[in-house]
Amino acid sequence: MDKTEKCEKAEKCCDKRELIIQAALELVAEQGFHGAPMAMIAEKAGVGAGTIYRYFENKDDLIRWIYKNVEERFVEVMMQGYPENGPVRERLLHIGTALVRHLIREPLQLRFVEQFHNSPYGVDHRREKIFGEGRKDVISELFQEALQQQIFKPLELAILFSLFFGPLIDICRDHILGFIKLDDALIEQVVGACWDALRR
Amino acid sequence: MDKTEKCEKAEKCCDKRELIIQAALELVAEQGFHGAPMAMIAEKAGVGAGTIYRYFENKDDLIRWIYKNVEERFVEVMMQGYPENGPVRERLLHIGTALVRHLIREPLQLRFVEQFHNSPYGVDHRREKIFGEGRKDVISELFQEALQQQIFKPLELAILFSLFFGPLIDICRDHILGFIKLDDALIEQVVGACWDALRR
DNA sequence: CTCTTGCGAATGAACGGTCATTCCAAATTA
DNA sequence: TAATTTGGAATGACCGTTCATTCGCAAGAG
Repeated sequence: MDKTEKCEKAEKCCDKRELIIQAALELVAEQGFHGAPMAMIAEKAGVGAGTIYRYFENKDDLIRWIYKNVEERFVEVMMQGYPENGPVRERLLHIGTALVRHLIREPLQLRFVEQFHNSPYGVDHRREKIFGEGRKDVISELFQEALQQQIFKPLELAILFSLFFGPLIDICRDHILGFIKLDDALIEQVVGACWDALRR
Repeated sequence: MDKTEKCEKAEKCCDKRELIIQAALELVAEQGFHGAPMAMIAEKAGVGAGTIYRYFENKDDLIRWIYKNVEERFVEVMMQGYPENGPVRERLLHIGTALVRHLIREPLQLRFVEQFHNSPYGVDHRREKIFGEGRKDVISELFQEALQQQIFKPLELAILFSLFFGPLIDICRDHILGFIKLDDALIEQVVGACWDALRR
């Protein structure tokens, strides 16, 4: 009895936070920020409305925390099995297909970040991402390398990103909404098309 | 006096409507739907809050009406100087550059449709656009033609649209937000890159 | 072991503010 | 004057956040 109770308590403690996060993620993804009032998040998570404020300072804090985590997941996924020493093309195609596969496997995550990007948060976030102390992540470095090797058209990073990631995210949304039906072959075709847009 | 008054009345009548539309367009574009309450729209338009409801059934009606008009403007602009009998590539490049040039000239219109697309309205609208009785507009026909002539990669229309228009809209947003600086030469480069994505 | 006590976690009704929409008195027009 | 349009206060619904209260459990007392 003792141990069981302790376990339950420990779990409950962590669980509450997770339950809130999951509920908020789902509601925002499915209904947008308007359709995700704190009361509804609390109900869906099975906790009291006030309880959320024991774990998060306010709604913004909750939302930003979820976004940060989801974005980290994206990077993790793109880096899984990343052919570090392969040619640029292989590395980029890996990133593209890994991202698309992840996004259609986790539709809620995609819908959430889309909601986030198209909100007051979004602009600030993008601004910091573009101007914030010269990009040190693996993906930016890959693009820089391709530019130096004159593999890519000589365009700014922001434009190259739009050419590559823009359509990929669009087709994931269309897939999730049931407008198109992606399979592995089709994903490779589209990622290849995005590569063609970048290639000199 | 009679004529003047009549003119004034006629103008006033149309003017009020136009003022409301312009105010709503600006507020939604700049602040999103959250930042555009009816009271603020009324104030910006210089009319009473209730007056709006003499011209529009409700907020949805107002928003949809604006969207429809803005979208029509887009099509108009893309069709201006459209090289009806030119090769597919020339026609598509015309559409792309005309669209981009218009969007960065009318930032409010772009921001408005982006807000619209990322809202409950957006999904319904896109669904109807994709499934709604096989596309009869000039642009869809152009894409169909390119498919038949095996100029394009054999992909669904929705995907081809994403490959071409997705990045163009992205770069317009980045330009408007001051993240990049588009000029005519750069626009042509990017439109060309989007063409490369489509080309077999 | 039983009972009491103390305390942090959890709760949800209540608050202040904002929103879309309504409604009617006042203004304008005919 | 009669009819129509206008303005903006009033309305009611809803939201994020708060806070007085309750709850559950572990430690201490007997």
